[in-house]
Amino acid sequence: MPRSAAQFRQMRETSRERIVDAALELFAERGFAATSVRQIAERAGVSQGLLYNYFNGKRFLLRAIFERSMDDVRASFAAASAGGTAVERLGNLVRSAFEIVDAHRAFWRLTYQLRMQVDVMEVLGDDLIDWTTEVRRTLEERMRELGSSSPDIDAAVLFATIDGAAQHYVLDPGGYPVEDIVDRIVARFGAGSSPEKEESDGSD
Amino acid sequence: MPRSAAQFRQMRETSRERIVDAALELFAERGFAATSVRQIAERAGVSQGLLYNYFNGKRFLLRAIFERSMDDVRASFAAASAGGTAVERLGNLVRSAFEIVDAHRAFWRLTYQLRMQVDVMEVLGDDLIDWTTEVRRTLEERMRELGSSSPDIDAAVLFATIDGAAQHYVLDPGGYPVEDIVDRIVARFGAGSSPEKEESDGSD
Amino acid sequence: MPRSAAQFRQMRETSRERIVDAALELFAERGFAATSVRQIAERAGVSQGLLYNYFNGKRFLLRAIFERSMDDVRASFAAASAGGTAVERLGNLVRSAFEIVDAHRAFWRLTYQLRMQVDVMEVLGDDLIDWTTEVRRTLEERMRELGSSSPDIDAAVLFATIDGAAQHYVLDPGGYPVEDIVDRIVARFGAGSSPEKEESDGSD
Amino acid sequence: MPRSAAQFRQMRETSRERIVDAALELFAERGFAATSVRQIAERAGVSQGLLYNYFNGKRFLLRAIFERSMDDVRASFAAASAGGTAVERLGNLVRSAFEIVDAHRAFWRLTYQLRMQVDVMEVLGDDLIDWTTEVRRTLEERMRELGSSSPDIDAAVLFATIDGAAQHYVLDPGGYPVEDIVDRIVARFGAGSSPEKEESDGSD
DNA sequence: TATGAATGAGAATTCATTCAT
DNA sequence: GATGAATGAATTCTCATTCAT
Repeated sequence: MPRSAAQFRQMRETSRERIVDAALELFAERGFAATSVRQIAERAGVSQGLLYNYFNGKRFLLRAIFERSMDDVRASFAAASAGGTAVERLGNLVRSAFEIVDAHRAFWRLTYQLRMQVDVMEVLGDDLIDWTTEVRRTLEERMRELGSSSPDIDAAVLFATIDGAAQHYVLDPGGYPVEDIVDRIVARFGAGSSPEKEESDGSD
Repeated sequence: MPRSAAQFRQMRETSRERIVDAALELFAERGFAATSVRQIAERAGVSQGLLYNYFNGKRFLLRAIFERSMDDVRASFAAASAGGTAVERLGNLVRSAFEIVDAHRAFWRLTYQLRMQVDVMEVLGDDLIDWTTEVRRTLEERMRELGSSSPDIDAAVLFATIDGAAQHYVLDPGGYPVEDIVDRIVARFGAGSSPEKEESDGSD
Repeated sequence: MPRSAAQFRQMRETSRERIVDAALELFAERGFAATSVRQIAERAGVSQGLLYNYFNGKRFLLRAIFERSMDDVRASFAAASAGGTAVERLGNLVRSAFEIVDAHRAFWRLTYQLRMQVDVMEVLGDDLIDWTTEVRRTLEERMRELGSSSPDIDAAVLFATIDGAAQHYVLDPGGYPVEDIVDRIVARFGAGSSPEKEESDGSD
Repeated sequence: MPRSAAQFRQMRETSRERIVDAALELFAERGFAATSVRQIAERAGVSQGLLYNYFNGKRFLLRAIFERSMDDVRASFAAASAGGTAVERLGNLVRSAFEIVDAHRAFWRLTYQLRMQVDVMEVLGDDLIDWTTEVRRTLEERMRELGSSSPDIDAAVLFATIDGAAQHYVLDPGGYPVEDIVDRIVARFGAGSSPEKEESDGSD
């Protein structure tokens, strides 16, 4: 009698998972093109052949990585929207960004590489792009709540800040003063925003 | 019959230049590992063999790219430090960042990919790292001038902002509202920095 | 609970049969080497593993195909020898050749490929060769009956004709005018045959 | 100074030729799918890599083989049309068929395999098909000259004969009595063709 | 009997690099 | 200085076959 369907499913899932994990690590460390299927199989502890039982090649492995991680990212991001005052909501948002990066460091390391490579981006679906759009929209909403006179530009700047900080964090997780940075970002972007109004005497 | 020494030097320069240009473009577009020497030679309009007359291989080509571009970048950056008031100096700095990106778009696209790949970074010298350190120091200086109560953190946030914005600009040069973004960055970071005291007199 | 022996035998037969059928079809269509075991199992609707319960590998599957089909072919061919006059017997023979091809189209398609490949022919037994020899002998007998002055050469030519026509029929079953062809072959080979005597007494 | 263009062309031609020769031999012996690129390179005495400088893969190698051989075949065939009486012309045609086979044994061995494999035939152009059509037309013409009452059927039978005989010759070049066979074919097909009318008005 | 996950050897193909001229 | 043919190692991928259940 053959193994039960459940047993087979279990085996499949385990192997698949190991492969995706290994691939993500290696892609993040050395880059997608520089990582060989052999290396992936080796790190996953399976044969090269098996890898092709699950994925139709390296490109599809990349897709699998993105699908899996994006689901997680989306969920984490959605959870961050709750909160009390506008400033608190901003704080939650910024903090959650770092938490997301923390939970998916390799994924982001990989993303930051790949988003610069047009042809690779085409392989990926629109998941990442869609999510980015959503983030921008959310940030704009926050800035509007905070009374920004040009919430789109403010959102773009805030997005740049978060994006840049996340990368610096990824590049040096140990030394990065996340808490201080978060506070400072909130301080800089939570304060009044309309250059004309607000700071009557302003910065000039 | 024999060409003059000057002629030879000229030929060398031309060929070398074309090769470096082609390599930079391709590396930026598709990534370092995904670009073949053949493609580079083809785009440069030279034979593959010739490439090895000038460079000891792909890796050295990468080094050459960085050396050439970093010189330029350093020069541009140094020129930005001049200016009048502290806020103006900040504005110059931020503006110059976008100018540098504009002048070296492919280089930055490449840099943003590679800085995530530890092993490749080792091939490059410390040029990039040194320059980054210098930028951070300069930013900290600006923030101190502007009366920041914690200039190191403020500098880190500002650096993140510039870094992030530069990437967004690289990714979508046409649609990015550089001017507005610059103004807004200056507005956000040029204003008083101690959250408690607001901008009563400045930074302390 | 346990299935009866008869049931088991029945299952075996069914599965075996399906596998051989699938293999024959695929080998004929794409060639032996170009067909993968996976494809065979898929078309047969069984697992790859099962295939190895019945056959010790691809090569043995090929053997099984030949054994099965050759039995049939031999039987059909033997039945064709009956008949009335010499010309009628010739007609029966030629006609039966097309009938055999009709009943085993895939098998012949495969045979025509493989007989050109020395190494594969070694895998097969001498079944095919023996049968060919028998056919040649039978044809020679017919030609002798018909008064050929050199029945061996006439048999060789007739064999070539039948062999060639059978292939053309296999290649284009729909458009091939089998009946007309048979009649014409009989007309051409049923007539007097001795070159010296020419058709002194005509073609009958 | 680089090698001269002529030198390069010479090198290219030599290597290409060796590769095509080796491939043809191996494909003919073992079949297209069963022959590995490694084997081809080995027999040609070049590296595997070089093979890909000249051909975009095995399939294109096959194309090259067909293009080269078909040219030759066409030329040989065209030369056979000359001659005196209708019967002599028939004899020339049949004889030339064996000569063509003789000069391109491996090619025909390969062709006889591949024409049974639909998918491979698609890779090849229409060269072979076109040539076959032409041959059929020529044969029909000969049969018409010879007074056949149904030259299309007679041509089909004659074509089958030649095709079959050519294969038998390819399969056993040493033992095949080509001359006798040719004579006999001419005897069988050169004689009067209308069964009803006998050769009353004959072949003129 | 039957399954399908798993493997290792080998297939096709690409690529950085060398070299004779 | 420049060419491009040539190579060998490595890469992606396929496949016949095994095996635990």
